[in-house]
Amino acid sequence: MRPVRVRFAPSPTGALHIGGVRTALYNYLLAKKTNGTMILRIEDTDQTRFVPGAEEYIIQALEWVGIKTDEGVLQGGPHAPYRQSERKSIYKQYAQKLVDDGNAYYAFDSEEELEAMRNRLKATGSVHQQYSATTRMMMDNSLTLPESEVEQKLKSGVPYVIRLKVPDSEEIELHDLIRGEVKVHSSQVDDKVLMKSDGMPTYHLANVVDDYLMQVTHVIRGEEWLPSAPLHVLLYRYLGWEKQMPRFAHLPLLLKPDGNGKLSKRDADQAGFPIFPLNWTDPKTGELAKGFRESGYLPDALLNFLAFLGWNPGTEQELFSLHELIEAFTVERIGKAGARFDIHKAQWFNQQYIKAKPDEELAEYLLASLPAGTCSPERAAKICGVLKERVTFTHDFWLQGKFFFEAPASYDEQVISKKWNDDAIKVLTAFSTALAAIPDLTAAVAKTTLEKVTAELGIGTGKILQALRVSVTGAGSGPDLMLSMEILGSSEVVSRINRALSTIKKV
RNA sequence: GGUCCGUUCGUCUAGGGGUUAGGACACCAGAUUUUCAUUCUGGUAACACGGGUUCGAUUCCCGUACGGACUACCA
Repeated sequence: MRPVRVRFAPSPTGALHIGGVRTALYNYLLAKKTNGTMILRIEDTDQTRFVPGAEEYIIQALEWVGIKTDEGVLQGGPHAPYRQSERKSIYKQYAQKLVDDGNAYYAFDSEEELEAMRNRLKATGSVHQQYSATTRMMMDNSLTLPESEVEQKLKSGVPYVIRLKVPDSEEIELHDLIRGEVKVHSSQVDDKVLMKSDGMPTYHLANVVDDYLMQVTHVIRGEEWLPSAPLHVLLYRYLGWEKQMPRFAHLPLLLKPDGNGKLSKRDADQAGFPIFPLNWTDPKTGELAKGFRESGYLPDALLNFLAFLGWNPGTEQELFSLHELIEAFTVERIGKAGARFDIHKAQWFNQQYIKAKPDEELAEYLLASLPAGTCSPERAAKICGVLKERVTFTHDFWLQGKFFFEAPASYDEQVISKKWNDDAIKVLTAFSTALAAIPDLTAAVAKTTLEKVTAELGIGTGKILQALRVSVTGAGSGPDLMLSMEILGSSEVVSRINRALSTIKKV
């Protein structure tokens, strides 16, 4: 058995889509599980679609979620370069070999001629309008033109492409790790362009050549590649690499949350959830797309969620650390059907992960929302501790814990209209006075003090608790009030109560 | 249109010739929390349809429907 080598090979045409992250994750899991190698290769053969910053984005995104590559564009390796645009000459020689062996040919047809051919075929009611075994003899190529003319065109710099000569009647079979045997008749495969007129290879050629040269053992990629997989098989065969052909695993697609179709940025925007791991500003439009990170998701929660979209361990465990994921992962347990993207589940995972994280780590998220130096890490950790059971996103620590830093600017009107009465005012006044004598306030002391006050006044504690909360936090609900007061400190609580007492009108 | 791939609760899925078809999310209800959230308990809810094969099919086979991907000198 060859050592496992997998690759994640995105195109730098924009931000890395969440589906791409999942593909990278499955590759990574297999690599780690087998002590294999994960390669990051950049497929930038389409110069017209190149987007500046996209490669950097992909690298940062992978880093954020915690998918580490072993070899590739970042750290180099024995098969460098890992950017396909820098491997141009390599592809050229293999394309040449295919031509020399009679498995590929030069084609000189212009765009207009191709268009005309398609229209012609459409008009005659032909099912396929492809450049294929049935049409190639009607076109301008090295199969139809006399050798001298071909040579002359080549020499004089007439633009050309190299096309694969697909056999006209042959059953092409391939074994997919997820789907089993897949058979496609060669008549359904067209004479795909291998080398473009700009001298760059197309995906098909570059992909096969690189996977072979980089000794890739498993090609784990999206299902959208399944239809062209037979073409790739042909390429391996013609290049004489059939024995080294990697195993294929075509992943089910990530689908829109409602309705059908591939998950797209539009759907995410519409439903109001992120689709990119990190914030992404489109350099063309300047439009900002919010990332999972910036939306308050934890990377390990996102990965756990993603892992379960199309894969499951067969047990009832759902919470998996990355390490556990590696242990449990097998390609065999990847499902066949597309998975709808349900952001609710992602939120649930996030909540679980936040709850499980130590307060000190959580504190960093809170601190990030605060001006530097406003709050000690210890205090932030304490605040996160009282908040973490009730938080879904990392920014909720700030949203829900704001009152720890700012005295209420307004008071919940509903609570006031219902609970701000004479009894409440009596208790709060007495409680404030009592607290003033207790500089080191703890939750327990706050509780006994309050109980003492209410007992003396003969008023039920429960009746005024809401009023107390509103005077201290401004809100009608929130984390444990006694603990909150402990964190706030005695003098702050006293001043807030007094301020409420003087500001809020009696009902 | 053609080719290929797919189809178990609303969603992610387990299961697999004989099961009360299991779990999770979401949803609903109750309990806890003198708040809300959390938590706990319970509940609603699924084998797309039609033919075979079989003593028996949700499970195997075929077809239909539906969905998806692909059908570029994009990946």
